[in-house]
Amino acid sequence: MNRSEQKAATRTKILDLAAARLRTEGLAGNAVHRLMRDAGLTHGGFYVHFPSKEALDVAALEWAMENVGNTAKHLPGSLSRAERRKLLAARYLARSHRDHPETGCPLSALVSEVPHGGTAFQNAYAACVAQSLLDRQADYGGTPPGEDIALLALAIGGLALARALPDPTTSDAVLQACRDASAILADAFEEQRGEEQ
Amino acid sequence: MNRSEQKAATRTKILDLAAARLRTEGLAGNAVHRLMRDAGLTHGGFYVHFPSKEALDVAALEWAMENVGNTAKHLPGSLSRAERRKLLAARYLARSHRDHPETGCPLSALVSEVPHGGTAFQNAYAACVAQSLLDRQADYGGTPPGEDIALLALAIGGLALARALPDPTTSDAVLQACRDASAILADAFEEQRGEEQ
DNA sequence: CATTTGACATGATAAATATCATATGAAATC
DNA sequence: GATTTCATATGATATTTATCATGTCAAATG
Repeated sequence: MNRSEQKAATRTKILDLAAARLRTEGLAGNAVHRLMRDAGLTHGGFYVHFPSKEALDVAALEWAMENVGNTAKHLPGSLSRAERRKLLAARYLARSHRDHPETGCPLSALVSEVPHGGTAFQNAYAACVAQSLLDRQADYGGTPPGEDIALLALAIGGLALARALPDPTTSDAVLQACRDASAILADAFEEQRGEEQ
Repeated sequence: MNRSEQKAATRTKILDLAAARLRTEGLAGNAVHRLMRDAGLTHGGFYVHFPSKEALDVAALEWAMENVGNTAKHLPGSLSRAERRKLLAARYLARSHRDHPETGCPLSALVSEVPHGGTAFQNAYAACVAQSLLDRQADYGGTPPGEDIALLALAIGGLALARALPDPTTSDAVLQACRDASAILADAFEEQRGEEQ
């Protein structure tokens, strides 16, 4: 492994850790000293890879977004729009997703913390939201974007709320209620469109 | 003003500030030194009023919750359930609410940060959610709680998402989309109930 | 009026924070 | 093989953090 490969590997190791911490502990989770120590390095070397803490936050957010499993991209292609939306909601609002923020969608893990980040971080988050909406609309051009916006807000809100509730029964009920509501909405959107024509 | 009144007044001044900061800057916003300085006091006196930082977080959350304006409690009484729900969503997902987190609902301001708080804070948050659901169901007994859970999650998610987006146009679109979806859901819930009978 | 109490201030401690100057040692280059 | 480069380490600085021991002064109490 030559030097640039080595550097890239180290950077990746840092980013993997940082992206996980960002989702489990938020912006405060990525203290430089602790992050580097737990990556098997020392704090001084940090600035070889990132010019500042905020640059790390941005990079970790983008890294997290690129590495979420189960995104809208990995879906069977032969679904009706409503079925596709229901499936997305079911996956997003799943217990397995709730219980593993470290590998999950950063949008829900960070929603209410975004306003406390710097401008660069806010812009990066906004770009992730835009990308997520684009992915959701794939191959169904012409749909009013408000429909997917609302479904995304419900998914993000439902997952974040479920994670905020320590009682498992209540938390499960939140996931269930939001999956149900997503299905109702997905159908209602189609009906609405039918009436308009 | 005697001594206990004076103490209570000071405590209230601290709590007012802390409750506002908690909503605008999150858990990290209430550094003891800065909080006390900005309340016109010095840091040492803090422990006369609160045993610890986390006790403050809990007290500030409860204080914030008690002092939100425009809650479900302040609504005209003669509304159908669906109309009531639409009105609640319209108020919650309003630009004025988005633009003033310092006086707004702490549930949306803190959703994604709750898991980073201590156990006491998480429990306090859960109690606030439960209370909020109770308020929403007032006088319409017998409704499946899932309906209000979903509407609350959509409201929280929509408002938090709108606050996370720096572009005003996009942010407005999120609020609009979530208000619309809330209205559709509120009507769909009634229809659904009609069919069941 | 003397004494006590208690709300708040002063100042200290210990830990954690971001950042950077400099050192080191191994890989890359000549 | 000598020299340069650069990824990482060491160690330092300045700031911020929560917490507490102790001091002070005004109000309450006898």
